[in-house]
Order: sequence, then C-alpha cells, then structure tokens
Amino acid sequence: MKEVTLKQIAENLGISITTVSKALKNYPDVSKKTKALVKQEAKKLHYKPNVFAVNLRTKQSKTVGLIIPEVVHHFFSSVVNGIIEQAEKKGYLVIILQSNESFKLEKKQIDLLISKRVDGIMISLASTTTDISHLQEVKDLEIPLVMFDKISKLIDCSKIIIDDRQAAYMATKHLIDSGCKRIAHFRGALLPQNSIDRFLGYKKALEDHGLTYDSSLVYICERVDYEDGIAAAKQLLQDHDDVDGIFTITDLVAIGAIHVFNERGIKVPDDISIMGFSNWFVSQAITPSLSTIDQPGYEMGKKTFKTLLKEMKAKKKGEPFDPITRILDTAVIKRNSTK
Amino acid sequence: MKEVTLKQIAENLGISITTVSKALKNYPDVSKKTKALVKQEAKKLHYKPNVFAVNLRTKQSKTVGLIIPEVVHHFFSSVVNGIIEQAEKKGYLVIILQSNESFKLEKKQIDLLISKRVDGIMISLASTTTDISHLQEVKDLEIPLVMFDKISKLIDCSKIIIDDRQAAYMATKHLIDSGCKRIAHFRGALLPQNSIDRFLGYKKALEDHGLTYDSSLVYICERVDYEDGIAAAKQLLQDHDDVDGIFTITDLVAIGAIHVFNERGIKVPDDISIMGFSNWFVSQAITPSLSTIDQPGYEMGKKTFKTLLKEMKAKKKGEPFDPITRILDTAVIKRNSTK
DNA sequence: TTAACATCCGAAAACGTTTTCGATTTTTAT
DNA sequence: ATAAAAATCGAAAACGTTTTCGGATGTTAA
Repeated sequence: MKEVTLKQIAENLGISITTVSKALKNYPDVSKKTKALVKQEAKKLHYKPNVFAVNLRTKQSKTVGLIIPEVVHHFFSSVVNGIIEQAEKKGYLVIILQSNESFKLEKKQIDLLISKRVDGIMISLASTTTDISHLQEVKDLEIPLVMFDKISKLIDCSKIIIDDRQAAYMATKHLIDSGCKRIAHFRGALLPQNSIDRFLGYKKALEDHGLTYDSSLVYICERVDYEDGIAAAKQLLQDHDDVDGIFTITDLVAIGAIHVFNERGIKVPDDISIMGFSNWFVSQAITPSLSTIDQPGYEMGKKTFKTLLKEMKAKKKGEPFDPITRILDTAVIKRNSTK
Repeated sequence: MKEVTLKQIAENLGISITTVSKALKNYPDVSKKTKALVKQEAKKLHYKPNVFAVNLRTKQSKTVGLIIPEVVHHFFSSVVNGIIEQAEKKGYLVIILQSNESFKLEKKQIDLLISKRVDGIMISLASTTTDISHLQEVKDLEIPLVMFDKISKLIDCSKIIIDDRQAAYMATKHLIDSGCKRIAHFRGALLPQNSIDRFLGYKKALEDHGLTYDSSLVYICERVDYEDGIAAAKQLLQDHDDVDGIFTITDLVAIGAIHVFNERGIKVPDDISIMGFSNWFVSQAITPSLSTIDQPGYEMGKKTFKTLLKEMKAKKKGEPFDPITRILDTAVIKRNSTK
C-alpha cells in the first residue's frame, strides 16, 4: 500500500538510489545488466516517478495554460480541441481557464498560471483588454507565450491568427458579386481588433467596387450573440427598406437575423442576402443554410500549441527564439443565404 | 532576476526560514511583530511560494482532472463551464482531457491523471466503455472520483445525473398529450446507458397511454449527430406514412430531421411533431423552434465539482466519505415543433 | 610492471517548502 | 525571590528526484 520510490527499488536490489535513477533514464554509465535488473524491478512494483519531486528538481511542470474568453463557444471549443489533442501527443497537459471576456479575470488567471509555474501560456484576449501589463509580466518572466485569434499588437510574441480584414473583404465581395447593391453590416463592439478589422474589410470592399459606404447601415452588436442579431435585424427593417444584403460579424448574429426574416416572411436570399462569419457547424443546419467564411479553429489550436512547443524547447536549450506570426487561410463558403 | 524564496526573506530579515514560513501561514507561535515584518518583506519582494516544493511537501496539487467524451459539444462545454468556474472559486485548477468516445484513450488518460497526482477526478464515460478496471484503480488509490451524466453502475462513487428514463417518458408523454397517435423514436447506439434509458422511457410512455410499441418505428442513430438525423428522417419517410410524432435522443438529431421535413414541404408540427432532448441553445433559433427537454449542463458541472470537493476535504481530514447520487431536475420545454 | 584509460557505481548536494520538537526567552504566579 | 507557565524562535528532518564529481574496478598499451 506504500508509495514505491527509487529508494524502494534501490533497497530491493541492494544498489544506490543514484544508479536506479540513472538506469531508468538510460544513462551511459550504467551497465546493461544493471539497467535490465532495475527496469524489471520497476515494472514489477509498478513504479511511477513522483511528479512533484521531478517538477521541483527539473523546474518544469510539463503543463501549459490556456485562457479563452468562453468555453461554450463553437469556435473556441474547436481551438481547445486542437490544442489538447496536440499537447497530449507531446506529453503536455492543458489547464483551461476562461476569462468571461473580463479583463480583471484575465489578469487574475495569468497570475494563477504563473504561480502554478506552467511551462507556457496560450491566450486569446478578452474583448475588454487594453492594458497589457499582465502579458508583459509573462514576457519578463521569460514564460513562453503564444496569442491566437484575439491578439494585441502591443506585445511581442508569437501569434496565430486569420486575416480578419481580408476575410471580411471576401465576404462582402461575395455579396457584391451576387448582385447586392446596398449592403448593411452587423458589427461587434468598437474595441476588439477582430471587430474593427472585419468592419474595415467590409468598408474597403464597398469602396473598391463602387458602392458608397453609408455609416447608417452599420449596426453594433455589443455582445455578438443571437439576441443581438434579432435586435439589429428588427432595427434594420425599421430604418431601411432598400437593403439587399447583410454581412454579419459572426454566424450567430446572422442566424438571429434570419430568424427575424423568416418570421416576417422576408425571403432569404431573394429579398435579402446574408453572409455570416466562422462557419459554425449550425450554419449548415438552419433554413436557409448560411453562406459564411470558414475560420479554421481546430487548425488554429494545433498551430498554436506547436508554436508554443517550439518556444518552450528553445528556452530549455537556452537558445533564442524569434516570435513568429502565422496567418491561417480562410475561405468563402457559399450556401443558400446568398444568391 | 533571481527567484525569491523563503531563504531570501529570512536572510534579509536575519531570521530563520522556519519562522518566515510560519509567519506567512499565520502560525500562532510567531509574534505579531515578526509576522508583520515578514509579510511586509514578502510583499516587497513579490514573493510567491514555489508550488512544486509545496506540492512535494504537502502531497497535493490543488489540481483536478476532467475527462469528457468531447469538448466540441454544447452540453459538455456547459458542464466544463460549471466545473471550472466552481473550481477556480475554490482555488483549484482543472486539467481537461477528451476521450473522443474511445475506451483506450480514456484508460490512458486516467493513467495520465494518476501520474500527475491530481487531487481528484471527474469523468463522463466514453460510450464504448464497458470494462471499468481503470476506474477501479482510481478507487484503489483512494483518489476522489465523481462521475456525471454518462456513468457506470458498476463502480461505487458519487454520481451526478439526470433521470434519462423519466425525462424521456415526459418527452414522449408531451407528444401524446398534444395528440400524436403514432410516435417514432430516433435513438442512439445500443450500448450507452443514456441511450438505453431514453428508449425505455419512450416505450414505457407509449404503453402507459394505450399506444402499442412498434419496434419498426425505432431508428438507430449510431453517432448521434446531424447527419444521423437527416438519414433517419429520410428513411422514416420511406418506411411509414402514418407517423405523426418523433422523439429524438438529442436536439442535434431533431434538427437534422426538421431540415429534411422543411426541404420536402412537410409541415412541423402540423404534419408531424418533433421533440428533442437537451435544450441546446440552437433549438430556439431554428425554424420552427424545437420543443425539447431541458438538461442542466452548467448545474451538473457545478454540482459535480462541489461533490468532488467534499470528498477531497473528507480525505484530507481522514474522514470516511459516503458516495452520493444526485439526480438533477429536467423539464419539458414547449416550443413550436409540437402542438 | 606500471601508466593510461575506459567502465561502472555511489556519496552528497540541491530543488524550496512544511512541520516537529526542543531550546530559549519572557511573563505570570507564588 | 523562584518556580511554573506561556510565548517565541530555530535546527533539522523530510518530501523524492536529478546530477555532479570523485572513487573503485577492470582493461589495454608501453
């Protein structure tokens, strides 16, 4: 019933703890015979190294931290999936924290991860985060750091992102190509970079194709959810009767809008075309199915961890590491909400 | 740039490490004056205890493990949400692993968590899990264990669940009460207890209300996803023309079915009523909105961690702990897919 | 034979904390 | 005043591992 330790094995075999430890780790200065003996005894006793002692001695935990705005979110849960799958493959465990889009919580959680001495941190910022001193602290402590999706340009670290501006441009262009002349935009809050970039892509696409940008066609969806989509669509119907296309910041908002149009007998896409963003699984299940931009969450998670791993390895070897920025491909997915 | 340790503080103050440690932990045998001095110095140097050393010494990690079949799943991500929120509040961190519904992976992950020496484990079983020796090992090592949602009756530990049978009974009864006379069931695979229980509830409800059970009306959705729902609905339309109600094992399947009916001009609920299960957020967003059973994921996560915490506390105090089973309430949510 | 060298092993320090227990000092009671 | 009790402190062991470094033994070359 007692814990089995190196000492236990050493005593059973009448050799020193040192030799046992070295045998198990295949040090060259242990004879093959002793190695075999030790390994056999270890297996017999079901020896498992005490990870607490290993951590203390080696100063690393083989654990990484992940902070995301919310877990219950199709895109982020895909990212999480990619991360933990990749991490596990490489022998790392992942501690997941959620900031609930709160800067204060995010800060506290960074502290938590630091005090837990994780080997690295991955983060997608809360939309309210502007102060980045907590991230600077991570850098100062030389803890490998990778940001993904919702990043800050003010901090010098590796970043895995998509080109939101370009993707939004393509989405809007798709609406224009399919014949829309007056296109509204349901955007997110004013602060998040995501929200800004997608708005800019929308605007640029209009201008590049001879459509005049009209700020009254831009509606703000503060919380970027289903209800926001419903509210914005209703408002739009009150304000304008000539809009023939909408580009929404995310699928969820688009689905809210479609719900309103379905209810009121407005035909999508005949009366109005709708373009989402993210390619959430559900967008293919609603009626009509939603045209959207494919945003590769799983892939992003995978790349994020891989990049972190590189940096952690470099740190262990004492080598320098130059942060990289990786922009993942997006694609227009044409379905039945656009012509 | 150096790590600040108890030793560092002790030297600065000209006292012993012991006293510093005790001062920080408010031991009664340290004078108020010294305590104040120590705490001040600790704050000044931004002292943070080395968690590796603490772990080694105290033999606990303040970390718990969580294994779920999949992360990208509305219900489970709600549970995860409830768990990590609660855990963080109590100073615990959560390591999340996903079994991908694979027994082999699940086993490996249990081993991982054991070797990481987490203070407790929460698990929802993979649908392919029948052998439970890995869980028995957890019990044998006296690691606190709580199972939720997908449980095994063969293992004696705390369980947080819903009454699937009863909930399915209520769902079916709702269809009957609204006038359905011939009700089909889209069930899950044959093995998982969930799937069995919901089927039994369906069958019992029919029998209790004078409807004859017809096995040809039961369709198996092996992977319980959207495509399964589509396939089953198409098959049903081929096989029968007199069915006026369907109870599906989960919302996702129901949504697939609705998609098919929408496409073919079959009116829901006028021609056929549909009842889902889970109250996935999306079920209110589709057209028509889906009547369903509310399954409290967040609540389940919260209760699961709280129960685990109780058991961990009992263990620390050396007190015995009697496993509890908690059955959470479900409710019929009436929307527009039933009359 | 001795010197040089390779091979194999173990003592001991270190990682940073917690906790027991005895020592010392101070206070209180007589 | 002295004895007893209370308050305060620190030495040292312990948690289990990793790694450095020197010592012992055996082998080969001169």
